[in-house]
Amino acid sequence: MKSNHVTLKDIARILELSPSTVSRALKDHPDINEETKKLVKTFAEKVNYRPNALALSLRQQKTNTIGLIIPEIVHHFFSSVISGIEDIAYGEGYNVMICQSNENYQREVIDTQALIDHRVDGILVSVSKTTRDFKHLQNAYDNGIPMVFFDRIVEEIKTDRVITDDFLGAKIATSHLIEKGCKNILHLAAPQHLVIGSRRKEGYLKALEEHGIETDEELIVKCDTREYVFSLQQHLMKLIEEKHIDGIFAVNDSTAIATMQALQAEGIKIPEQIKVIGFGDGPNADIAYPPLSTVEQKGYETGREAMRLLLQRLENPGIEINFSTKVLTPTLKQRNST
Amino acid sequence: MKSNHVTLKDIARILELSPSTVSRALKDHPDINEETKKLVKTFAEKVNYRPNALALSLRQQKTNTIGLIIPEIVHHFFSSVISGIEDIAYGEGYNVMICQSNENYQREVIDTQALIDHRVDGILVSVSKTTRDFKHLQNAYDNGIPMVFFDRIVEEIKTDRVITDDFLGAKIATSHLIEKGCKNILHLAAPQHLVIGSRRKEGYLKALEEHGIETDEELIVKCDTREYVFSLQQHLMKLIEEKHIDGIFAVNDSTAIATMQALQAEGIKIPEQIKVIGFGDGPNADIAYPPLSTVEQKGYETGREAMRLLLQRLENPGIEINFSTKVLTPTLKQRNST
DNA sequence: AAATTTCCTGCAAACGTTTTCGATAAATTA
DNA sequence: TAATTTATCGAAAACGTTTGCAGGAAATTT
Repeated sequence: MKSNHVTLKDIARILELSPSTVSRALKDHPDINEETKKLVKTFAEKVNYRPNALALSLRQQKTNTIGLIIPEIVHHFFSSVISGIEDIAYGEGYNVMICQSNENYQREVIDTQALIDHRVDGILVSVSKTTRDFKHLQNAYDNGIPMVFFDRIVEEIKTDRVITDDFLGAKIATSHLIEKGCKNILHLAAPQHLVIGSRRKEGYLKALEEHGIETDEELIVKCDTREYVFSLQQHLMKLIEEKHIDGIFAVNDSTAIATMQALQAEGIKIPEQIKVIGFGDGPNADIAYPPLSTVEQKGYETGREAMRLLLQRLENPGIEINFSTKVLTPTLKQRNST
Repeated sequence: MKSNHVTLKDIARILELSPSTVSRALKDHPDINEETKKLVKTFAEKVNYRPNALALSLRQQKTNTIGLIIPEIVHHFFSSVISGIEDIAYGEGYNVMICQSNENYQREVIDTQALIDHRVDGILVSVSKTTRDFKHLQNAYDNGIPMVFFDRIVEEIKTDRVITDDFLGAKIATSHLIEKGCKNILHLAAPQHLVIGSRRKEGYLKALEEHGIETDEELIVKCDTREYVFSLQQHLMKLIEEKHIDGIFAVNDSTAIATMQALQAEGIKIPEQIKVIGFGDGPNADIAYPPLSTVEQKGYETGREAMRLLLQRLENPGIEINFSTKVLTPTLKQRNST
C-alpha cells in the first residue's frame, strides 16, 4: 500500500532535466524548446502526473479553496445554498471546504480556526443559533480573509451579506392569511436575538397594522421547532380556543407542519377552521397534508450570490470596494393549507 | 486587506532564535531549556500563532484530511451519513473534505481527482447512479489511498464496505404487507444495475415466495423518484385496477409518499384500500399523510462505521488487514400507512 | 588537568512547486 | 572577426514546517 504519487522532481530525474525545465515545459513557457516540451508532456501524460495541490498552495500563497460554515446540512435550505455556492465556485476553479457547526458555538469556533489553518482564500458563513460571541469570526476577518455572511448574518462585522427579506416575507404571509379572512392570527416565532426571529415578527406585526388589526402580544409564542410544537401542544390548544384563532403564521415550515398535525389530532380541519402558512418552502411543504402554503426562500440563489460577492473580493485583492448587502425577496407559494 | 498570518519564522526572528528551536519549544521537546520554552510559548500565545496546515501536510506527507464523495447532500440519509463520519473523524483529528457528485459521473471523476490532488489520507465514497466506469476510483486505489465504500458500493473494487442489508429490509417490508393481509403487492423498483435496486427486488421476491404467493413480473415497475410516479400515474392506476393491487412496496420513501398522493388524488383510501410501505425513513415519513410505514435505514451509523473502517487502515499503515464488509440491518418502523 | 558527559541550540535538508536570475552555446549582426 | 543577440536550460531561493546531525559551553567524571 505504498503511495505512488509521481512528482515533478521524479520526472526531471528520469528525463535528465531540471525541475525548472519540467515545470516550464508543462505550462508552455516560451523559453522551452518545442521538442523538450513534447517529450515532457507526453511523459507526464503517460505517468499520469498531477501537481501536488499542497505544494502549489504553499508556494503561491493561495489555496483556491473557500471555506463554508453552515449550521446544519440536513435542512433543505442550507443544502440548496451549498449547491449554489459549488456551482459558481467550481466554475471559477475553487474548491469548497464545508464545515457543519451543528448549531453549536464551540464547533463553529473550531471550524473557523480549521479554515484559517488551512489558509482558505475566503469564508462564507451562516452563524449558528447558539453563537453570541463573534471573536472567532472577527479574528478571521482581522487575518485578512475576505468573508461573506448569508442568511444568518452578524451585524457587528461589516462585510458583504446576502439575506432574504424576512420582514417582507412575513408581511406577505400574514397579509395572505388576512385576505383569506383570518382575524385572529397566531405567530409561532423564533428567538428574538436572531435577526430572522425579530424581522419576521416585525413583518407579521406590520401586516396586522396595515390591515387595521389590533395586535395582541399573547398571540406571539416562541416556538420554532417540530419538537417545540408538541411540547407546547396543550398550551397552544388552550390559546387557540380562548383567542378564537383562525390563522397561524409559523416562522418555518417544519413548525407549521407539526402544528397542522397537532391541530388535526384534535380534530381541527385545515384550512376550513384554521389556516396555516409557513416560511421557507423546502420539499416538505409539498409532502405535508394538506400541502402547505408558504413563502419561498431562495436557497440556491442565496448560495450563488454569496459566492459571487466573495469572488469579487478575491479577484480584486487590495482594491477597496464598498460592502454590499444583497437582499433576495421571497415569494408567496399558495397551496392547500390556506 | 493584507494577510496577517504569523509564521514560525517570524517568531524565530523576533525572539532571535532559530526556527528549529521555536518549533521544538512549542512541542515540549526535552532538548529545550525550560525558560526558552516559556518565552516562546507565551509569545506564540500572544500573537495567536497557528501552524500552517499546508506546510505541515507537505512536510509530513499526511494531510489529516479524508475525502468524501457523496451523491446528493439534500437527501436525509446522506446528510446523516455525513454527521456520522464527521463525529468520528473530528474526534480523531481528521478533517473531512466533502464533494457532492450530484449523481453526475463527470463530476464524480473531477471530485476524485481533486481529492487525490489534495493528497487526502483516505476516501469514503458512495457512487453516483450514473457511474458505470470505475477507472477514476481504481486510480485512486492504485495510488495507495485507502478507500471505503458505503451504501452504493462498487463490487469490482475489493476494499472495505458498509452497506445496509437491502435484501433483508425489503423482505421485512414485504412480509409486513403480507401479514397485514395484502395479496397482490406492487413493487416500485430502482434500476437493476444498482446493487440497491436488485437486492431490494430480491428481498421482495423472497418474501412472496416464503408466503407462498405467486410472483408476477408485471407487478415490478421501474419507478424510483417522485417525478417518475407522477409521469407513470395513469399506467400505475390501470395496473392497480387490473391486478387488484392492495399493497405497494416502494424502493424509497419519497417514491412511496408520491404514490400515496397519487392514489389519494384518485380517491383511494390509505391504508384501508391499499397499504403502502417505503424504505429509508427520512423525516419525510413522519410528515407524510398518513405517516408512512417504512424500514429504517441507519445513515448516522453507516457514516460512523465507514469512518471507523477507514481509520483502521490509516492507523495501521502497511499492515495488511483483510477487507471487511459491515452490514447494517434495517428495522421496521410501522406508522399509519399499513 | 584532561576527558567525558550533559545541556542547549543552530544548520541544513527535505516535502513539491514556481520563478528570478544567470549561464552557455548558437546564431546573428556589425 | 568581434560583438551582440537569441534560444534553451539550470541553480537557487522561497513558501512554512520538522528533524537528524553537529557543535559549543558548562558540568561532571577520571
